[in-house]
Amino acid sequence: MTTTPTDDPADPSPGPRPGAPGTSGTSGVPAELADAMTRAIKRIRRQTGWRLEPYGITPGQARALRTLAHVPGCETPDRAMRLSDLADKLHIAPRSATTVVDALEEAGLVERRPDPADRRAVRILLTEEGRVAVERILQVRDEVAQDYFGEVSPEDEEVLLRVLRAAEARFLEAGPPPRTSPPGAAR
Amino acid sequence: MTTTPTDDPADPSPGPRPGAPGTSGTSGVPAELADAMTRAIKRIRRQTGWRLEPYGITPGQARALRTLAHVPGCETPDRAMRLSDLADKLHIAPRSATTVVDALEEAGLVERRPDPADRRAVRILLTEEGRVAVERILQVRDEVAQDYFGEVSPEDEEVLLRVLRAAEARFLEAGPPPRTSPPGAAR
DNA sequence: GTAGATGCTGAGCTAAGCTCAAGATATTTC
DNA sequence: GAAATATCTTGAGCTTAGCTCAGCATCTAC
Repeated sequence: MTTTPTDDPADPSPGPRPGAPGTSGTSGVPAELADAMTRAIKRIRRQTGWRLEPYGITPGQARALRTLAHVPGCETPDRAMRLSDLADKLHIAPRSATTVVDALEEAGLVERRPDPADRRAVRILLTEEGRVAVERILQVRDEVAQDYFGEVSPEDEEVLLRVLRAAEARFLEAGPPPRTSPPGAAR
Repeated sequence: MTTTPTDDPADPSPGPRPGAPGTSGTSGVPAELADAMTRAIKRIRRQTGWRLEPYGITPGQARALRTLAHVPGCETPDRAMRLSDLADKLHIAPRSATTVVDALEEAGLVERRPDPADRRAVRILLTEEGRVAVERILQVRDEVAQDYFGEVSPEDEEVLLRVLRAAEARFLEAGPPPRTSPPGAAR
C-alpha cells in the first residue's frame, strides 16, 4: 500500500497526553471519553457526508431535512415547521435558515407555504422528493452507524445508549450552563 | 423561568423517528447511538468553546494547539511539527494551516522556526504562553467532560471507553472507506 | 548540474454562518 | 377602532474557515 488514500490515519485529538510537559495535567477518564467520542463522530460525519454527496445532499441540508421531517404533521401547512422554528432547532439565526430553505426549495426538496393562521409566517413542507431524500439520509445514517458500531455486542450497545441518554438528561436538567470562565478570566 | 437562556433546549438530531412516514425505516440501535453521541459532542463542544472564549482561544486554535502539543519534542526546533504535518493532522490544506499558524503566532502562542535540516520547511514551536494555553485547554476539556460524564459510574465509563476504542480500531483497520454511494447513484 | 519533487505562502474564491434594517402582519393598549 | 409595539421573514453586506492555483525556495535524484 503506497500513498494510501485512507480516511484519516490519525486525528487531531491525541490520546492520553503522552509527553505534554504540563503543570496541572489531570486528564481523567471522562476527558478521554469525550475525546474518543469526538473522534468517532468526526469519522461518522465524514463518512455520512461522502455517502450523501452523490445525491447532491450537503450535511447542512441533511440536518435541516431531518429536523423538518421530525415534526409529526410535517406535510400539512398548519402543522409543518415555521422557518423560525427550524432556525431554533438548528441553532442558527432566522436569516440563515432563510438561506438554507432557499437551497432546499431550489432543489425541490421543500416547499414554502403561507401559514394559514399567520400571514407573516411561512411553513416549510417536505415535497415528495424531499421525503425520498429523508429516507436516503436515514438509510445512510443507519449504514454508517452499522459500519462503525456493527461489531459492538448488543449488551454493550445498551450500556452505551443508556449512559449517553442519562448523561444527556442530567446535563439538560442542569439548566442554563454558564458561559463565563472559572477563574479570573482576563483576555 | 421566563426567557430561559438555556444552552440548547432541543437539538436537530431527533430521537427514534416518532412519526416519520417513511417507507424503509430501519433505524437500528447503532444509529440511535450515533445520534446520541452527536448530540453529546455538540453540547460538549459548545460548552468548551464558551469557556475558552474569555481567554481569546477559538476552537480552531485549541485544536491546533492540542495537536502541536501532542508531539513529544514539541519544544525543540528539530522535533516539533512542521506546518504540513499540522495540516495533515487537522485534515486541512497546507495553505489553510498557514493561516491558522499566522493567527497563533500573532497571538504569541507559537513561533515559526526554520527546520535546521530542511530550509524549505518551518517548525512550529509552542511558546511559553502557548504551553499555558494548552494547559488551559486541557483543563477546560476536563471540566466540561466532568460536567457531562461526572455522574457516570466508573464501570460504565470503562465500558464506554473500551467499546469506543474497539470500534475505532476496527474502523481504522477496515482501511480506506469508500466514497461512493451504495446503489445506482445519479445526482 | 539540471529536472523534477516538495514545502510554504500570496491572491483570490466559496460556503455557512452573522448583524442590521425594512416590509408586512399580529397583538396589545388605550 | 386606531395607534403603538411586537413578531416573522428577507435584502444587503460582513466574517470565518476552509479551498485552489500559482510561484518561489529548496531538496533529491539522476
